[in-house]
Order: sequence, then C-alpha cells, then structure tokens
Amino acid sequence: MNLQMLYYFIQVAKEQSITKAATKLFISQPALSKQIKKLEGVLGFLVLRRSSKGIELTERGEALFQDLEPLFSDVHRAIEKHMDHETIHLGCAPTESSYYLPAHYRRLHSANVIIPDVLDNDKDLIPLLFDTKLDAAIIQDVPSYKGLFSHFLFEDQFEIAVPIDHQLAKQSKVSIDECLAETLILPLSSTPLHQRVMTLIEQRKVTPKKVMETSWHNVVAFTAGGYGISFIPGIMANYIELRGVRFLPIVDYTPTRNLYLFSVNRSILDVLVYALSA
Amino acid sequence: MNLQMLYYFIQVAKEQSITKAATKLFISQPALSKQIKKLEGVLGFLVLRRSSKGIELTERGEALFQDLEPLFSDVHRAIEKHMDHETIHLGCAPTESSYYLPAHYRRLHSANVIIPDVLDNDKDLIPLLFDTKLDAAIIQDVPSYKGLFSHFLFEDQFEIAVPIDHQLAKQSKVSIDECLAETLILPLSSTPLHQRVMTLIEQRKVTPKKVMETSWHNVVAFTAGGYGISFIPGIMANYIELRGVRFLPIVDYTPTRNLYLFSVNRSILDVLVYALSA
DNA sequence: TAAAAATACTCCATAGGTATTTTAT
DNA sequence: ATAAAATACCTATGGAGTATTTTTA
Repeated sequence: MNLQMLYYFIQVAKEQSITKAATKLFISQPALSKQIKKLEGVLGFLVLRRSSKGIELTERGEALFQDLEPLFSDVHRAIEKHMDHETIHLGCAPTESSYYLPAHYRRLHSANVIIPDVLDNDKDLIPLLFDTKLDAAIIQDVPSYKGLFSHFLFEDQFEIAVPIDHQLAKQSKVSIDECLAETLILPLSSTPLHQRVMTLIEQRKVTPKKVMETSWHNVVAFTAGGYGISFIPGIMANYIELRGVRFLPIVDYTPTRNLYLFSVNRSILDVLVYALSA
Repeated sequence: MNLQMLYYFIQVAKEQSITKAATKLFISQPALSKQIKKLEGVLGFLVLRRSSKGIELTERGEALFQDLEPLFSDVHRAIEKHMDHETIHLGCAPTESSYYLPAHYRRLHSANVIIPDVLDNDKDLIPLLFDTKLDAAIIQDVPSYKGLFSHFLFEDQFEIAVPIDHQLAKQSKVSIDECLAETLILPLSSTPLHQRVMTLIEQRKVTPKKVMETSWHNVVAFTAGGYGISFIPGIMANYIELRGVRFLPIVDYTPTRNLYLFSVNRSILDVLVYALSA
C-alpha cells in the first residue's frame, strides 16, 4: 500500500471536497479523483459517497479517517522535528519566480518550500536572509557573500526583443552594434542590466536612437507597443510567446547573468540544490 | 514529502542493509539506494553511513527511525484493521502463476496478495476456498459456483508447439486437422485439455500417429525433445522462448479456455479485480 | 576477491495534466 | 446555469530495471 494515497484521502476528508483538497495538494482535481478511486480499489470498499454537490465520507471512510488522521499528523510532526526547518522561505526576483521556478514547483512543494518574497531588486533579499525573514534567496551575479552559504545555479544569456514590424524582426539573429543603435527600452538605471548596457554603449562608441527607462514589468509591453527594442533574460524569452514581439539571439556579444542560491543554513541550501537540480 | 521513501528508509533501518530491505520490498537494490538518497536530499541530512560492509544509521537517522517506526507500525495496523482482510491468499494453476501473474506482481504485492497454493488441478482449489484456506482462486472454464463470487478474467487461446526440425515448423500457422494427425503430447487424461482434444479427434474423424500422455510440466520438454507436437496455453506461448520449439497459431479452429476469479468475499474479489485489471 | 553500495544507462508504468462530459441542483 | 466530480486521452516524470563500477574489508 503506497501511503501517498492515504495522505491524499485524509486531505479530501478534511476539506470535504476533492476540488479544494486538490488545490491544497498542488495537483489537479482529476488527478486526485483518480488517486481516491485507486485507494478504494486497493482497500476494497468505497471511502466517499459522491454527488454533484460534493462528497461525503462513507461510514467506513469516516472510520478510516478517524483512525489515520492523528497518525499522519504525528508523522508530519515527527518529520518537521527532524528536518530542523519547517517551511523553507525562498526569495527571488520576478524573472526567476515566473520563468525559472515553475519548472521545479512540484519538487519545491514536496520539500516544503514557499516563495513569500519576490523583489524587483534581488540584492534587497540579502538583509532578509540575515534577519531570518528568509531562509534562502536566488541572487544574480553575486558568487559569494560573507556569512552566507552559496551555490551556483545557472548562467542565463540575454536575448533581444524586437517589435514584430521592426526591420530587425526579419533577421534570425542580431549583432550587438545593430542593437545599440536602436531605440533601447531599459529597466531602471539602478538595475545591473541598465548599467551594463550603458557601459557597453560607451565602450563600443555607438549611439542609440533613444534610451527609454521604465520598470521591469513594462519593458516587454513597451517593446510590444513598438517603442523600441529591449534586452530580455533568456529564461523569459524561452518561456513566453508574446503577441507583437520577436526574440532574437545576439550573435557576437552575449550579455549573461549568473544566478546563485544563498542561505544562512547549509542543510537548507542542500535541500534547495537538490530540489532545483533536474 | 512523499511518505513512501520514509517507509523504505524504515525497512532499511530494520534490516541494517539496503540489499536485504530491497528484497523484502520487492524492488532492486539500486532502486532502493536511489530512494534513500532522495530522502536525504529532501531531509537535508544523511540518514545512513555507507561502507563496503554495509550501512549503519547516522545519529540523526537513528533518531528519525526511533520516532517514525512506531508511527508507521500504527498506520499499517490501522489499515489492516479497516481492510477486513490482511494478506489475501490467492491460489491458481502453474500456468497462471508462471505466465499471467508476474505481469501484475507489483500491484498484487501492494494489495498484500500472496500466492501460497499452486495446484496442477485448479478445480481442487474450490474446497480450499470454502475451508478459508484460500481467500481467492483463479479457475479455468468455471463461470460460477454456488456460494462463491466470481469474475471473468480473460480468454486464452491454445497454440501448437512443434519441434523446430518438425516439418510443420516451416509453416507460420497450422490447421487443426494437420495437428491431430501428428503424434500428440497431451497432459494427463484427467485434465480438461486432454478430454477436449480426444473429443475433437472423434468429431473430426482423424487419427493421430500416436498419443502420449504426461504431466503438464513435461509436455513442452517432450515437444522440445522431438517426440511430437503439443497444445500450449497462449499466455505461455507468448511468454517463453524455448530452444528447439516453435509456437504456431491454429488457423481454422481455436481451442480456448476462459479464466475466472473466485472468492468467498465480495470485497476481496473487488481488490483482486482491480489489481489484475491493467 | 568478495560483498555491499553506488553509478550509468534505459525503459515504461503511472501520476499528473488538459479538455470534456456527466450529474444533480 | 452552475458546480462538482467523473471520464477520456495524452504527456512526461521518475521509479524501477539491468549492467557495471567503486570501495574496502
């Protein structure tokens, strides 16, 4: 008997609803429906009475629930006691939250990880680690930090977003000088990307048609609106498809960023490294 | 946290050996090794200290084991209490045991099914059901029986086994009259197949070169030895590959047998039907 | 060299997903 | 019309397999 389906059943019993329990368990309603049916198959009796207005436990289902619920609570308490951390609070920037973590959310969930803080400027996460407001954080381009354990996650290469009717959209790739000559939509001047692009402009001695500055979440929208071109993190470019925007790799110079995981606690770092390695 | 790997860990701790625990759990040693590693990944600490002469629990592993073992015992006791049956004892004939059940053994195991009785004559299983020596049995060609719940499992078509150097082995299929004219190796005269073939011989007015009679487990060996041809259950013909023997379908008349599941208990029948339906 | 565990791969069963249907209010 | 669960179908993860290597007594 695989104990996972019993745990599922207990959640259903608690919620008195398959749909609600499925949400809490981070799986879909049909998936949970099926697991309960499977449990009934193995047990040899029905644990739920179904109707169009929901479910209720059968007599035997109720009896099973009454016996098992306290035991499973104990098991979970015991696990938490030994894990020297309960829920892991992980902070990151919006890009990582939207385009990197979703691919790992199931494993993160099973390791009791939640993402309570998503800050535009990931450097602001560091004090939260020392305040123990966060257990871990994903931070860009900081390989190590005194007093914190760190681990390299991955390298991400920026791509160029151009409006679909822009002349560059006809090409399959662009050169960095072509880009820098256009109207550029950059994030706020405090961001690493902004600073990096400005440096690049100086070094290469090219003059953009114009430089617009806006907050991160407007950059793509402005590009789609045809106002200019922008630099977009690869994980985002590979993840979304956006009406009116085309993504192009830069052929001769690739701005990259390196993502690192930080934690005050070695074992929490290990858990996250494990959950994110796949 | 999937509770299955904790259960695996407990078994490893009890056996003080990954290899032994794997055997008890009906999985392979590498599979269990991996699950333990995964558990350690989620927990964030090592539960085992490995060496070439086996494993021992780490301090934290031992503490975890001490806390969890009684809880898991309780869980399993609770399950058994509600399942109104503990282990399901299933009887069947050798053919089913060797060529039908193995494909289902994992699901059977997870439903606590064991196969304590394999009898040459499956009809002899019926009294064992009434004596409650068995909880269920697979019996051939008996659709129902007073006092027992039954369920149709599948139809099985006999094929012809011929020695590889026999002239029929050159064909890709045979007719029933071709078969009946050969030297036939039949199981004992008490068996349904024997009686059926003899009836067939009368009806068709063909005369076999010779009829040999032997116990079931010799039939194929005799065929391989070149003594004659034999009728072999389809599940067996499709399962094994035997040196010196070729299996051929019969084209114009197919002897079949129907397999039924029997139990004194409705819910046990349901459990088995579920475990065998895939 | 033997015995136990770990690693490297391959495969497939099944858990889970999306889209849709059923059922009862 | 709505809401909940069931069903159908599909995808892909990861659990389990076999074969092999590593480790150390």
